[in-house]
Amino acid sequence: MRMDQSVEGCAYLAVHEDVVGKVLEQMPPGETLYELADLFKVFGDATRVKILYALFEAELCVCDLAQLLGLTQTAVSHQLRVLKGAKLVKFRRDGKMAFYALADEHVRLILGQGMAHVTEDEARNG
Amino acid sequence: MRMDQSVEGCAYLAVHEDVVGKVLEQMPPGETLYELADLFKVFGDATRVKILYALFEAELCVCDLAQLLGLTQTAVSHQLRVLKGAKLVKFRRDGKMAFYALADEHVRLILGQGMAHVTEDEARNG
DNA sequence: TTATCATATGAACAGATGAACATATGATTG
DNA sequence: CAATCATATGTTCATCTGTTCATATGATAA
Repeated sequence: MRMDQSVEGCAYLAVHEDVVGKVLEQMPPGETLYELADLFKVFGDATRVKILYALFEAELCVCDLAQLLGLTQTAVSHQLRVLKGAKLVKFRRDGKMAFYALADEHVRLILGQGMAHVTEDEARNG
Repeated sequence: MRMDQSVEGCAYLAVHEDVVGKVLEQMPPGETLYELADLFKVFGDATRVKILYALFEAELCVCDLAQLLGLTQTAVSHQLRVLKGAKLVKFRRDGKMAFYALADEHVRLILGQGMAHVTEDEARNG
């Protein structure tokens, strides 16, 4: 059976009102979804991912990171600021230098899950 | 006086050559890191996060998604293409309609970890 | 103090990106 | 067949983003 075809969308929706309602109930609030997207946005840059993976093993200063990754000090500093803003890294100051490290286990877990997804795709498709 | 912004770097590196070496050994290849960043980039958009969370509960057609999230059909379709390209959603066609669902458990796990990070921050900071 | 080092910041430019509009494709119905 | 529906795609455009250059800040050493 078919419902009215309003200008607002397809006729199918009405048939699945229950499913749609259930989905709406389970959806996190819009603001939370924005924050979640902002978090992943921080992971979504090769330079920042490199920095995070470099910090997987040990804390490093800005200059070490720059040399290690073949980046300028400025670029690293800018990205560290972003990472710090997202609470993905913590830092301590020691004299002239600033040492950065991963903030917590979430960062490792998120990177690990992402890596699993990427490498599984590679294993499947060549 | 202009600072040296090349990768030549600070004097500190030599002191920690062992650490740097260890980090370099553990680093995934550059291409993998780019793929990882590209994966997270897909998660890093509010519209796509909304779509993924809507698909947490049930598979939905494009039109349902559009109405559910208050988006145009075009916008949803474009983003679904991106999600499909990253293998985050799978789809099946049924007549005129295309039903989309989350591709695998990785997607749920990544979203879950991200959500945990976001909500923990909120719990800590108000 | 001055000089130098490590890092951070501000401005500007190039490239990426998401949304809207119009249109195309592919399936179903009459 | 033509008409309609659900979805997909191409183009344009405004905005966002990352890098570089120039400079500032803050700490240390001479």
